Amino acid sequence: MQTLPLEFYMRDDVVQIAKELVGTVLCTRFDSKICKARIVETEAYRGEDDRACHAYNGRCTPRNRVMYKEGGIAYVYICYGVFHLFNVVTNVKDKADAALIRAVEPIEGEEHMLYRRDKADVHRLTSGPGILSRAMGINVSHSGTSLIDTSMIWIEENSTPIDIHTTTRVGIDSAKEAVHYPWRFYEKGNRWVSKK
DNA sequence: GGTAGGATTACCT
DNA sequence: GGTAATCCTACCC
Repeated sequence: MQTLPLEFYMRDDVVQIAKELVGTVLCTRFDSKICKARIVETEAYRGEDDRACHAYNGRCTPRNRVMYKEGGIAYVYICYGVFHLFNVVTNVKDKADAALIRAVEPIEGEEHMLYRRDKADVHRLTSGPGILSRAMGINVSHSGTSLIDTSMIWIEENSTPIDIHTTTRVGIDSAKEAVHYPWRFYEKGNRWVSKK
């Protein structure tokens, strides 16, 4: 299967990219343990005019500065002090856009995911942005890592058509008008989706 | 089967 | 010191 090329990430429309990421396959290799999982839920965050985005209104801190780099790298940050959330940085340098990966469906290396998740409920192994990163071995030290080569984290293209549901994003209640943007995408009927 | 509420801590103001 | 792109449990139908 082909790895998504740099051109995929460098495009200007993060909302479209987030939608297209549904059905692609997130892959990791740490300590020679390979894990693969189909992306079934994503959200778009746009720096320029999106109040819910960490980079809204040009906001730049040590945490989010990788969002301003060229697309095709990971943006990982800690949420609620404990959860490591994995995002895909998109667009050209200085356009701080990213797609949050919210849920995946395990395909390969499930035993490694179970081990990393410790005594997790098997049925919720990767059904959420915090727990999927844990299962796949992704943490903040991987923020800024390239997704173009297959050394640590990469994404493989989707070969089959997906029936996608479009709705509002989760957990951004204080983002005023952005609360209503239909920037969350998930595969209809997929049981790994974090929230209907 | 569904949800309200508490846990928990890095990060920013 | 307040907030947060979450998760899980307990408790209620």
